[in-house]
Amino acid sequence: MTTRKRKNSLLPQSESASDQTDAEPLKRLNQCQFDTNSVPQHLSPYFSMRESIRLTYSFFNQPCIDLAKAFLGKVLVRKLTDGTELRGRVVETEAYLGGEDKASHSAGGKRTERNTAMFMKPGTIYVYPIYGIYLCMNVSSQGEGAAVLLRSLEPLSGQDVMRGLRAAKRKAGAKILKEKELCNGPSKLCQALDIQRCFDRRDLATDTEVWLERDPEREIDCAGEVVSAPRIGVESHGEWATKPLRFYLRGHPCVSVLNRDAERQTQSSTDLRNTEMERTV
DNA sequence: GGTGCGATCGCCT
DNA sequence: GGCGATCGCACCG
Repeated sequence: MTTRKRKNSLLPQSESASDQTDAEPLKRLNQCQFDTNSVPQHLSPYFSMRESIRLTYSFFNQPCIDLAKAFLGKVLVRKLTDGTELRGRVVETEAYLGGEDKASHSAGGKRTERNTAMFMKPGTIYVYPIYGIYLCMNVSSQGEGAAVLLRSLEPLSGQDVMRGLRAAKRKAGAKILKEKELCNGPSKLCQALDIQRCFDRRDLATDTEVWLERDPEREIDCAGEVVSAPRIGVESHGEWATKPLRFYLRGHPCVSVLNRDAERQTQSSTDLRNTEMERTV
């Protein structure tokens, strides 16, 4: 495996993140979390900041592919009944377009009891069980039956609680999970954030137990750092299996499955800058 | 590290 | 009755 040094990137180096240094890139990213001390003293840090960074209907009301990319870098927050807030940055998503998208549960406009949430207003949560034992979480977008699957998060806070929730579903004596292993898969993130089946059809824009925030410290245009690759686990759906509808942050250690071919084909903004510099020098 | 396989049950045909 | 937008573990090199 080749290890490519990255320049000018706010993202960690996944390739070089060996086990013993695994927590380091995450720590560096965590230092970018917003600082309530920056809020003017006469305002309540909690309410003023929280209101301004929570994403509302207008964010979710965009075409599916746009929303899938827009999710990257945003922070999913889960508030437990005891008040504990679990937070994770979205680093990997997939777009399911509905209609002609044969890999979508809503392919052909098919509407069932299970997938009703996909047809509800943008921002509606669609939670469904898979393989009898797992759950996956989607969020509906613009477009009939279209939704975005949340595949991976970078844990930002509440990691110990997440580890406990994940361990509860594993064999006793299983190895302690590393931080990057807590939410690196669609069902893993549901376990780690205690996303339950009853969250189906709830509104991510207004719910009191789960919501999405932008990260004011990381309002960067990461379009050039997004890798587009075929979706996972849809191989049986012909041409739709090969369409690049999975999106992830290049080089991030919490991505569930890397696709080196797609990474080569999706040139990063760093590469583009370097190419541009080489051309002008 | 990469790969292969079994678990397990709700949903849909 | 068959299958699946997954995961964990054993095994191999």
